[in-house]
Amino acid sequence: MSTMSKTGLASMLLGEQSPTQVASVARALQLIELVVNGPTDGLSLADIARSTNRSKSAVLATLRTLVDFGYVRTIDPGPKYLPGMTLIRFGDLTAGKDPLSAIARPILAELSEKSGLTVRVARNVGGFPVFIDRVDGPGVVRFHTPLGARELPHVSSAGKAILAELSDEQIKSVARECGLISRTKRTITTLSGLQEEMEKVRREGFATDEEEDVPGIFCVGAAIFDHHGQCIGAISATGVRRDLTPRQVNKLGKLVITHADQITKQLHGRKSTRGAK
Amino acid sequence: MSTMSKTGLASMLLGEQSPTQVASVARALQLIELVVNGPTDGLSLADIARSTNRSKSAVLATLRTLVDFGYVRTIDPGPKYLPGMTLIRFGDLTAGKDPLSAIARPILAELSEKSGLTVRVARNVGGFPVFIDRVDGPGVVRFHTPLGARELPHVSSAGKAILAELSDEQIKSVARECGLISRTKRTITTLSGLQEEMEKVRREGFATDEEEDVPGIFCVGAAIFDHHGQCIGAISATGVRRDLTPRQVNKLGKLVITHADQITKQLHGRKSTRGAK
DNA sequence: ATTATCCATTCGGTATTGCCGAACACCGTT
DNA sequence: AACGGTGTTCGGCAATACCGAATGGATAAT
Repeated sequence: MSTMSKTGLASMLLGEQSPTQVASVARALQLIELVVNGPTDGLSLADIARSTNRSKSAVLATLRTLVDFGYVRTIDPGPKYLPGMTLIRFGDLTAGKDPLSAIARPILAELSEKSGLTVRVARNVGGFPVFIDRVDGPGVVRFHTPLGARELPHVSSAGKAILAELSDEQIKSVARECGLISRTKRTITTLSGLQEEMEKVRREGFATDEEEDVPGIFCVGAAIFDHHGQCIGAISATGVRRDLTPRQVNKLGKLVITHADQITKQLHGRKSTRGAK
Repeated sequence: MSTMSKTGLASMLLGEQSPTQVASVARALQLIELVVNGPTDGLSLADIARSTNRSKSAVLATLRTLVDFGYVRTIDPGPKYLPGMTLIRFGDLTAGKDPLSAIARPILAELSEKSGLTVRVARNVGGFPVFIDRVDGPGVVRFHTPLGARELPHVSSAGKAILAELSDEQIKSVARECGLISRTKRTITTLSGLQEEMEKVRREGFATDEEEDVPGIFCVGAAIFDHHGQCIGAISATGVRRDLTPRQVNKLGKLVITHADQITKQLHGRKSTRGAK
């Protein structure tokens, strides 16, 4: 242990990694993450070398590679390192290539216009919702609605819409995995509460989030299906909480369902009776 | 030469790379590009190994790393490799973190609503426009408007709006770099023609693209400035070509200028008298 | 059925290369 | 003028990223 090699130690500090990764690539990707999450005015080479416990020369070589490919860009003087245009390009390309968001986009725009709300589409990733596209509503209020991140399933309407299509077994499994973390006073934090809610979602055909994730914010969501009847995602409409009557909620729910069904139809999908694997 | 090592050969085939890059990282990034530009239903390991002239084992190790970080995702059976959610996440984060697009976003939405057109904002990258955000118009017609890519400066209204703020020397340099490639019959392909057009842009305060990039499509753009009076980008509105009277074009131009100026103002910028470095 | 052909995956062994550390040059401050 | 802070270049060693062969599984063709 006393004669442990430097890089051996470095790879240990990197945390456990699955079999046969490429260490230098992993380091490079962590470096991208660092820059993306860095301050708006960028990070210096020394900053990065320090916070990654690597030599400046090694970090510089990696950074140069990333800059050449556009994942990172530099601003002078400094130079300071900022996220590059390739990230925007590939992000846009990835969303555009995904059949789900490609088809959903104009339908989201339509729903946003009709409802005046911010509308998003999520993909079902192992029972968790991952939003892949968004159309902001015209309102003055702006939401912090990141794309591409795995969101909590039990506090978002899109998440609930997806969950409601899973088997009881799968719901339990997802609930265990996310821990039913509490976000507000209205968050559902028990498995029995969640299963009750799922019953309601199945009855109504749409899911709601009434200030269960963020105080003052509500959402309404509905599921999307593929040609096997599998739930592959959901859309949701988000707005600031107003005193909606049950009647109004119902109306909005029906509107969201209509648009979700349009997407399902264009995907040549069909709504399944749930429970089927 | 007869005893040239394998990896030595591989790195030669990779094309010349700038001083002290990290070869394995470069290979990984090329791999991302391959997957992003790949078919909608994904690439197999064998596909990738073949088209990169690498061993399957090496490619597999790299892919595993990329999958772990979410840059690539797999679908079974196959497994086939597709672009991952991290690309969407970091693309969205990068655009959201950039002060230009963060400030521009609501103003773009407003302009889109008022004009009924698709509206975009570009950053000035060495005289070339790189679009970093977009708000689609409500129209049925959808444009192919990729983000994050360096676009041609002489065929887009945003590009012209940026060019018009450069010195004659810089304009000549950019023109040489892009070669004034012809895209349609109306494309400006001569330096003198471009400089004449720049005069017009400066007189009017906005730039136009009347079917110079894509037949049937027109754009109107205006520049954005930082606190040094430097042009850091531009916005543009794009629509299908209608028979606009000069009067209507002028009205749309004024509208675009107004919104560009709003962005400049919120950036604490000031419009420069051009020519200043 | 049985072969044949594709695929993904595992595993050593080797030399490539990615890494470090030291030395340099370059600002700003002190 | 001497410092602490940059970014940068350059050897040299050892870790490691790579290849190729071998395995097992799946599907298609005989």
